[in-house]
Amino acid sequence: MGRPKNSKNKTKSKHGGWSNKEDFGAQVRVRSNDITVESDYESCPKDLHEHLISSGRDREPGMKKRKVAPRSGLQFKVGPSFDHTTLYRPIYVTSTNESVFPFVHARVDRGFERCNDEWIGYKRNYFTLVGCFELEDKTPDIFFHEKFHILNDQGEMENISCFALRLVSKCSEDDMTVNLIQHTAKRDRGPQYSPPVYPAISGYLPSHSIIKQASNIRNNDKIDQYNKLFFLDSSALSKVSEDSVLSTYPEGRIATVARYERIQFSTSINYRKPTMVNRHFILRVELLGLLDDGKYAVLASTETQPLVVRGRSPSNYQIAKRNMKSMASNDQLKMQRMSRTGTAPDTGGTSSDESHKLLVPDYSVARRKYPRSDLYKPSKRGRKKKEKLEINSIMNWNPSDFVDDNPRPDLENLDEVLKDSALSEAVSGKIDPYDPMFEPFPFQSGFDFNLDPTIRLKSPSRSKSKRKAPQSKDQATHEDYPDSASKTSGSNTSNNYDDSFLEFQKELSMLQKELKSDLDGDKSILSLVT
DNA sequence: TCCGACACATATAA
DNA sequence: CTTATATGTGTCGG
Repeated sequence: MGRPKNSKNKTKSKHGGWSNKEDFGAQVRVRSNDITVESDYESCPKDLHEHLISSGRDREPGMKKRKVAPRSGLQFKVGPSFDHTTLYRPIYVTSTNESVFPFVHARVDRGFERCNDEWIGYKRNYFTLVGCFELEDKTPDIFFHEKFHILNDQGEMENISCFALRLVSKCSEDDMTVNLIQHTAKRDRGPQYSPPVYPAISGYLPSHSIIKQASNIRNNDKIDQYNKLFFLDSSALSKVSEDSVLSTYPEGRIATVARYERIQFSTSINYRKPTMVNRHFILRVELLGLLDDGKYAVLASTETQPLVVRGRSPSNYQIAKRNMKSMASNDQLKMQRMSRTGTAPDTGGTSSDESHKLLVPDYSVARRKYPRSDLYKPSKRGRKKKEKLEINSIMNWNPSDFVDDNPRPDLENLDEVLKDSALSEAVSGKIDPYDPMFEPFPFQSGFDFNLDPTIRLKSPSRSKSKRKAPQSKDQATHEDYPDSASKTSGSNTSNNYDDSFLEFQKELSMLQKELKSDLDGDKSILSLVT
């Protein structure tokens, strides 16, 4: 298959030229009045960033590309915001029957560019996203000594044995589920799988800067440190009461923040319906409640606006080339591409940047409070063929109803964050000693209901010409796992991790198919969502 | 036209 | 400084 190993692409690589921090770093830093740190501009009001970048360049088609290098820190930038939280199922504290309201927070940290009023991503590129949830007016401690339940459509209590966070995507036009795949840092040389469902308790979203800093670290000590931001310290488990939800959580690590790195839209998404010009995708982070007999319910979620995901078509790349050849008749070009700015494939920036004015407020970090009285039904895109929830059990809060409730400082320094009192004692109490009691990888246990059978897990492509083919030392570093956090401390474990991982995935896949069919047959009203 | 592979280039982590 | 990595994207061939 493929072409002969040595067929040599003779790539006459004509990388127009890579953008580099100095290009606009200075201007960007202008905004560094607050918590500042170099990478600050990345999270600055979108249009400012774009304005800085676009105003001084890419006016002319013949200009330099100004693409951002693959490893550039500039690839990290805050993407589309997740504004409000939609509640599907009120949650009750079992001991008091008090209802607690969840907020789901999330932020895209890599992979999307703002273009006018649209967010654009590339199918071939990774995107990074983090999500977490909180229970209004409750600290994470509550998970250590309380149990929770919801009411099903028959009004019966259903105990929640575990909360979990997951990432899903769907097409905004037809409501179809869009598969997502996650790679390891090895990309083609490593396995691919569905984004995991993280058993989780409430947590706080790390700043964009932290997420950037936490990416691609290989130093084990450092990994352990950063993992404290994403997982509950195992030592805290000793404080778990027998009567708490935490006591019924699965073995393995429990997340406080669901971190999804190296995610891509499945390659099969570009199926373009003749009529539809552009399909848009929505990214959504859901808070799940795993119930007692294997069922689960989507308790709440938050999602992005419809996003544009450009496919591999050359029309979405090599813009410079196109500019050159069709410069004369560039009118038509204006139609087929939106002006783009910033990194990645650069369009000629044909349209102006005037409409950059509408600023989407970033609610991703702020904690919000909402009045229960202002509930209303969520607008539904497309029909709800798969609707399994009673309409009246769905409530939604509009972002405008949110009030900033004791916003937390956006700490960007790991030490500061770890020192921050945000996490209650029980949760973050001791952070020093690393407790290697965590399970190595598959901490997602058997809860990945998100796995779609159509996604075939691929084993790392063997062969690989890999010109260097360095069998070097340990190829089984933590990088082999999607979530760099998974392996963490010690263990380092085996070298055939890949194999065990794949084995696990296979089993999981089968198990999930069973569960899925069970649920379908069951017609369980509680298991919602596509 | 779309996609899997492989290749190249280049900022980062260590 | 050097080396190994990670990742956007150019390109070939089916």
